[in-house]
Amino acid sequence: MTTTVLLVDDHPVVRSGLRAVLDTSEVQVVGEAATGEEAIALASHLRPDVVLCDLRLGEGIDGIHTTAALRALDPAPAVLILTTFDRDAEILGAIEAGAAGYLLKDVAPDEIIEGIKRAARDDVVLAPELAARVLKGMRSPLPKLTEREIEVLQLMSTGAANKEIARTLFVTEATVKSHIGHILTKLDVDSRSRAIHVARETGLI
Amino acid sequence: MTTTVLLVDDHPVVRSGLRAVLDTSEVQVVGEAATGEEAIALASHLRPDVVLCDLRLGEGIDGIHTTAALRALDPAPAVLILTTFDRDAEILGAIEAGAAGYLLKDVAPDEIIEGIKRAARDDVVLAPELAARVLKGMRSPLPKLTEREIEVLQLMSTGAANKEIARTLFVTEATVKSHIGHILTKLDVDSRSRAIHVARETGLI
DNA sequence: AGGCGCATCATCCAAAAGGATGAGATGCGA
DNA sequence: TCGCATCTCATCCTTTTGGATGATGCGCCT
Repeated sequence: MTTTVLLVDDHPVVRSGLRAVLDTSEVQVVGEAATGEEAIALASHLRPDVVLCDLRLGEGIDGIHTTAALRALDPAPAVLILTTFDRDAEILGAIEAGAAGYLLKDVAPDEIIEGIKRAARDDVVLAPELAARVLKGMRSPLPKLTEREIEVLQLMSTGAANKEIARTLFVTEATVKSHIGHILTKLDVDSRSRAIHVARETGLI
Repeated sequence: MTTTVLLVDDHPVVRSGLRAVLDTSEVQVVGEAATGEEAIALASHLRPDVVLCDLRLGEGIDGIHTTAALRALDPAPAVLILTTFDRDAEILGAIEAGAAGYLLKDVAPDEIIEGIKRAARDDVVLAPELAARVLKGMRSPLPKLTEREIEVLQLMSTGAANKEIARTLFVTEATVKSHIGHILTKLDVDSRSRAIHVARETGLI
């Protein structure tokens, strides 16, 4: 039996490409969406077996939230993430949100078709170069920062000094330093620039 | 008369998409390349009117260098950059390298076709949301950093402390501080994290 | 009620970063 | 040859950051 799939990507060109690739296979494209919102609406009445979803979706909600919403549908489609980027936190996030797998956009067309079929069978699909990283990520989970700490970290990453952060958040500099101290400890670094670097690297911000 | 075009993108899916889109128009796709090297080789004997080129090309040389090499061919194809990103320095770089224009991947298929035709006529093609930025970039040109300064800036951006940078570059910390002083002055900032931030923002690194 | 995480603020100290200034060496182009 | 940019290094001084430690108040869960 054929597998039905809904394409979700904010780039028309990529959607066309996927459609062209999939048209040569038994996989049947039943719809296209450019945003997460659209994807959820379409999936709920098209009921595809698989949703092939980009992580970055322009203005609206991102791929992870879209995934979570799609998995909450009944019946829930398998969600296969297809994206250009391979940031650790996003892979983890997508899988936690219920994605069946994660493919990089530079894979061969055959692998995409194969991935969709496997996702339809509820298999887990992971690009080999990602699998190792995911497992590693599991072994040393990212330390959890509190909301406030993330907020501070984000301001730090724009180059803000402690004084500026304090003014922005309406707290004293002492508080900011306290937060930053915790951030540095949790990230196991000893300078704000390195904190910014690992945060960027791990997709924390 | 029909316009011939060579597609350059490291993602098979995107190439398929472009091909699908362009097949509906008078534009004729005469070839596809996945890397810059391949693009240059193919262009030199296929002699397309236009090369439609992604900026990020995976492992090999990037879109800007590819553009420069393509423009050095005789006859030189018009080069149209098509990419996801809109970092200032890259736009400027591409145009300096001789690109006829710059389109974002989320534009409608029609605009891509239109862009190719205009590029073939040696028109300049710029996504409207970029044009303003390019002009602005022209008005306040990025301060020029020396090679050494860029090197230091890159190390800074990984979170390296002055001592580490000094060790890496085999110079004293005094020298590093001197370079950083110049970097901060040129970028008109007063902290390394802000320097890193503006450098990232402007595509300097 | 008691414990716990979190956010808030404080003080003290040490290390790192930043600013000002100057100076020697090299290499390149006018 | 002279000037200019670049890279190198140094000293002195101020500001910023980071580390340690502790305290208060709040909401939440048991």
